[in-house]
Amino acid sequence: MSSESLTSERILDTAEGVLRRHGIAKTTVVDVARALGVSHGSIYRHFPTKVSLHDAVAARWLARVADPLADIAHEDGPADERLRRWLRTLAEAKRRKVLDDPELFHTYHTLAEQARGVVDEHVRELTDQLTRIIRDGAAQGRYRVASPEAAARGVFDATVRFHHPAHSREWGHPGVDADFDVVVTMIQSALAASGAEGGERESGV
Amino acid sequence: MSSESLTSERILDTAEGVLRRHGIAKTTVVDVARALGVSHGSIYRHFPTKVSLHDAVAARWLARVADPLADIAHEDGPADERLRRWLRTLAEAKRRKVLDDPELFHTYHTLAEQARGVVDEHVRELTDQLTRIIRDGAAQGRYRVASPEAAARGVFDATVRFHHPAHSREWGHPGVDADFDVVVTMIQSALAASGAEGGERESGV
DNA sequence: GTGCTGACAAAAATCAAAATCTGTCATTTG
DNA sequence: CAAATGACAGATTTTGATTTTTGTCAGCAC
Repeated sequence: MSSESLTSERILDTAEGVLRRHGIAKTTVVDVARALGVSHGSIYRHFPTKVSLHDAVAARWLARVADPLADIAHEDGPADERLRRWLRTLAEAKRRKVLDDPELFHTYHTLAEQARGVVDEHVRELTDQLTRIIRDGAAQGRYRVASPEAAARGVFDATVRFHHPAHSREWGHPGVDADFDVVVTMIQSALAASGAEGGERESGV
Repeated sequence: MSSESLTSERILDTAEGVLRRHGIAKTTVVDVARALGVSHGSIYRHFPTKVSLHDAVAARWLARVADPLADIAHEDGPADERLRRWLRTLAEAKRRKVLDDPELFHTYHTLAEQARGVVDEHVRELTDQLTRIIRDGAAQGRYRVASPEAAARGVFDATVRFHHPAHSREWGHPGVDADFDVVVTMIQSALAASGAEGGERESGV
């Protein structure tokens, strides 16, 4: 128990386990300390408040979502295939999480809800990845966009129903896969065609 | 007070007012009855449960959103202009509601949250309107889509961040207008170009 | 001295008793 | 007799007293 020294990492590992078992509402700092075999005062040496501990747990959870996506963003295959795969991987990861363990997903969702700053950073990271893919697509001559950053944000926004936890209730419904495909195909179509960002050249007449 | 006879309409009008003033949590059937100057038993003559009363209020609220949109859907101008205006009207209506009276908006959101069936019907109505516009666009030769229904659903989904209450917190942020324009432009672009629905003809490659 | 403890005050959560509300229905009213 | 009432049982919410938790910090231990 007291063999290893008490690090932030170790606290986070344990906190995650306790959170997983008890849910967010019933987890206290004292619980986490007890699970570690230390006094709760020690935890405040590593995290100034309980909320900051929650934020850190949320950040790790979000990182586990973002990491596999980063790989896709940094490959150098055809951008359109990577974009589709990136979006599907994101949606699929989220979907699996809810369907596998709704309880735990709800815990993390609540956690993330409160950790506004952490989520903002996460979204920035994801849109940066999208920007990279779209920029690659432009370099490859597959996409034609005025602003890759704006287009990336647009892609992220347009797919919000398939990755934002607020819509998780619908992810189990029968039609979602088809809905997802429609939206992704629209996105591909838009990026491949004229400017995906408010340039002067309006599509259609 | 007791001059008019007690109709469902009159109950709904009053319920809406009480809800507006007290919020959903603090509004009881007794409150509504008191505001009407009748006994609460009378209300159960028109609505079987408190929930059904809530549903009816939610339905009226949603109808007030859908009605102006129906006008746009039934015009016969150029579809792309109507689509853009339809989407902006929807987003703008929602946005005004939150910014004007967040308290009241929250009340209605909670109401709608619970009135699942009512919301489903509302969404069906809206996507039907979109289908009509897109079908018109196809007839006008402006849009090329394999399935107007699927495309309509795609358009609705892709703009979810701008009209779904779960995202209302962001509607006050500075960048949203630009974000909205990007997404709408992408949509126009996709509809104007190749099939907006999973046909065999993939965009790109 | 660095890292941890545990007692403490203030804040928040819990619990059970009391009050209120929902939904029913036999009775009253017009 | 159609429409409304109000007393009632069971469910839910409120209230306020009690317990638990958070976050601090003086001091202990290594």
